[in-house]
Amino acid sequence: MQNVIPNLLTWYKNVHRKLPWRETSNPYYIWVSEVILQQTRVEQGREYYVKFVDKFPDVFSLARADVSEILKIWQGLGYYARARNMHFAAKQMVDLHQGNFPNDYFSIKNLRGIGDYTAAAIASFAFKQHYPAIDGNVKRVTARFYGVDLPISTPAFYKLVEKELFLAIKTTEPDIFNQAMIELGAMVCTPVNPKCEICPIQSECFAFKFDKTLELPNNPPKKKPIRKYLHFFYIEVEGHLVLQQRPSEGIWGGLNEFPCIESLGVDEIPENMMEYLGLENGSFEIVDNFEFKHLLTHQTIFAKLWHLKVNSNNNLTLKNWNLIKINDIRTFPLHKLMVKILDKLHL
DNA sequence: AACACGGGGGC
DNA sequence: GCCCCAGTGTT
Repeated sequence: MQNVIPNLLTWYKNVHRKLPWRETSNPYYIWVSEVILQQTRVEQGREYYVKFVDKFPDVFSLARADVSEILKIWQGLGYYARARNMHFAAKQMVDLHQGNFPNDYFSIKNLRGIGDYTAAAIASFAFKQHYPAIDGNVKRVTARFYGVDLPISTPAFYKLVEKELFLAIKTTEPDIFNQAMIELGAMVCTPVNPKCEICPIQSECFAFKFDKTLELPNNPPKKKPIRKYLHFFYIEVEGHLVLQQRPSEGIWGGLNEFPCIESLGVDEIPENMMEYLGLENGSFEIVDNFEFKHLLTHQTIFAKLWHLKVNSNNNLTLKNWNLIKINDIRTFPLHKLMVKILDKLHL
């Protein structure tokens, strides 16, 4: 790699995208951007970054916020544990570092929600430390460049790539090198149809030389999404509705939704509905219902919405629920499936 | 080592 | 449809 590193860095300096978080060396802003960009495309995360640093401009403002405020900013971005973990990490920084951002790789990696990649990114971008930031882009570039055929998700692959990149980054500007590798993977060495003709490190690339860009990286096929059947209950009571907050663990952790029951099929009204909601015979009427499909990476959700009108909420037996004004519902952090329901209901 | 965890965009 | 994205934490 050593021979082509100058080409790589020159290429990056000439053609890289201008992005908001590239204008700063403030570790807090870099951290926010890196967490937002975990498993998230730049164009999807861009506006979220602007909103986030506007609302929470420093460690202290984030540490003293409520999780719900952070989730509201995070709404729609997915992987909501990231928001909760950032809140925890901000409090760690207040408690352990007087609110300062730790300035070495291992202290950074000890913060909640920061793993190998993010620690290396912050340590190199903000503090010029020589740690390779190994994300999906860099794994792909490296697998092709060195001809690493090990399955991309294995520890053996990671260790080999890490070893090579440590040798490479040692002798150069670590921040520019990491940015350049990531940018190369995002813009040139793409998963399909890589633009080898404009690649600055083509001359020493194994995959280009042996025409193996289609075979590398070695990425075993993924599992099919599981199917799930969810029933949501829009419970209307005298101009108000029932909103329930999900537990902090699991999917959509900490977000709000209509009370929900999972069933084995979507066609019938769930047998345990009245028991779950705490409704009695004759105390409610079903005024509407509709079905729709919602796609996630790991789940295909067949959802059904039941619109109920009840005369009183005296007997509701749910956990973590609130009776709220209909007009207030969009002020709560909501997941996308819930937003989809509200849109269909014109709420 | 395998899984859980969202949502979206490119082809 | 399928791929996979500036990954991390848990089991």
